[in-house]
Amino acid sequence: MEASSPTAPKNGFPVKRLARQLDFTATPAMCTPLAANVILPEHPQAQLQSKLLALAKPAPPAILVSQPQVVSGEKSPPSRAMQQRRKPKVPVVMRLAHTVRRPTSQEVNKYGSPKLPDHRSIELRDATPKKKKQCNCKNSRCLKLYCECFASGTYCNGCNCTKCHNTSEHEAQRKEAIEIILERNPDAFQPKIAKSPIGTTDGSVEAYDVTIMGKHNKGCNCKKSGCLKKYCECFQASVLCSENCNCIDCKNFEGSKERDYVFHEGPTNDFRFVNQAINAAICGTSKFSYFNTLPATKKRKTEQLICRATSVDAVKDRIEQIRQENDLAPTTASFSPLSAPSAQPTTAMKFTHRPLLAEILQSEHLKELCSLLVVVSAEAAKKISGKKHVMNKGDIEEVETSISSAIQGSKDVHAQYRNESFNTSQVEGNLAYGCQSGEGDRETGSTASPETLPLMSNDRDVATEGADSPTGASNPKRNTTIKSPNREVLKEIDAEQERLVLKNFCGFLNKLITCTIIRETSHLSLSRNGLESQLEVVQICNSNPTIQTRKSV
DNA sequence: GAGTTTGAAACT
DNA sequence: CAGTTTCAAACTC
Repeated sequence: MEASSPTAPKNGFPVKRLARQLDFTATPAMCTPLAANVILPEHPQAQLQSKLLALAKPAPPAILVSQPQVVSGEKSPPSRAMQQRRKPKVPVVMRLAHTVRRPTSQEVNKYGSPKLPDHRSIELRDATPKKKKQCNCKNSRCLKLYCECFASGTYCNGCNCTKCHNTSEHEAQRKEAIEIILERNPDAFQPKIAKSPIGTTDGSVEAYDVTIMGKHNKGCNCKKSGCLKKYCECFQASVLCSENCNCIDCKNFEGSKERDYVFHEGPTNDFRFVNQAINAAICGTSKFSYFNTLPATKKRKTEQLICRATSVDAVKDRIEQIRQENDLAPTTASFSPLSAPSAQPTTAMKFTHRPLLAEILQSEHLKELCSLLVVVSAEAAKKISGKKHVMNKGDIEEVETSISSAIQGSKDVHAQYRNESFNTSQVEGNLAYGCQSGEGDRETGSTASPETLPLMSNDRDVATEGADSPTGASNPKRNTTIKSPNREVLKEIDAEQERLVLKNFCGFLNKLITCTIIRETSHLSLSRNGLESQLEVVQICNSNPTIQTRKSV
């Protein structure tokens, strides 16, 4: 534009009063100098704005006309020339001021890190950046709009750029570059985002709930990001895509599930999960469009993302199913793949996190199981002995003694568990032994882990132990020939015990599998209490031989 | 931290 | 003005 001004010797633009374009957050707060970088005193934001407004062209729409919701594929974007000249948009359907819940600092910053690790974290999305970005330009000499410092009207200061000319030492070159850019596009240094925070916040970085009326003046042209990544200038500026945009498969519109998913389902401490969710959101609905045009290699990648999205849905469905099956209150099991229970922020669950068996099966549970099996075994013995009426007193005492020894052994095992970290392999070893036992190879007891010895000893005590064991404690040497005159009875008892023990153990394993599935699908959204409640149910079932027998049969 | 992806800016 | 190239940030691994 050829607007004339005493202070605009060329291009109608005042020398040294330029700059600032890529700053999407042109809010009044931005008029104050930024901390880290030197803002050209000639180009404070307010001054720039007023100058630019005075200069030439009609300014960007100060009053933001409500825009229609932008739905992918439905918009017919104006030409770029129209965009640049900011012709009045067709006032279309009213798009009311949309509330953009800005993610908390824990939600949005790079990789979802709960902290704000660097300047990028504050960046343009925040209304009041407290730290200036530091560019990393290499080839542009920081004299093109690629450079964010240059574009925002600041000298590079403390940046990581090379061959930087965006300094006071190179003011002449800098000025020339600005003029060239303005010649090409007089709006080049105007704020890209026209917005006016309404009903906002204290301006702090932590306060993100800002009602934003605004849009990207030029609009974005995103093709692959779904406008849900910071590649997208609209998304980066926390505004919705508008009719100005030429984006493809846009998901940055009011009411977009994907957008809600990204913004509202947070918080999460797992940046990978955030990005996965975003990718899932992006790819989940774009597979029918742009996906088909992808090269094979990209297709594969995208396919994976789509699968992730599908998995997310499947998991959500499964969680809902489980919730219904278990009649779990949503409050305790509210599942949101992006949300972690606020009470347990540090244990934010991830889909990628597979629950360990040790997380499910606690030592108490094993203790309960051992006790249960011992009791079952004893009951079986008594039951058989009662039927036969042939077991003499010594035999009964023998059984009882072995039971008590088994219980004691079980206690020892759990004491051991309490004293050392629970080792999943131990449990799995025990379970493996259980399978072996079920197959009948009981003479290979030496392969059993020590934790299973109480149970093994129980069986063997009954079957093999005679009165030569005064204590009844587990003793490998007791595996001798049967001396009891009621050998057949003891064999029956042994068989019955084994049957019941295995039956209960099998039931336990089934419950464990169920719990694992539940835990795996909803592990982090289920509260620990909820999960324990389920385990308690399992235990209750297991501890009731009657129920257990009936169920297993 | 290196490599890749992305989309704006710049160029033809 | 459309297509291509360059660029640096964003992102992934």
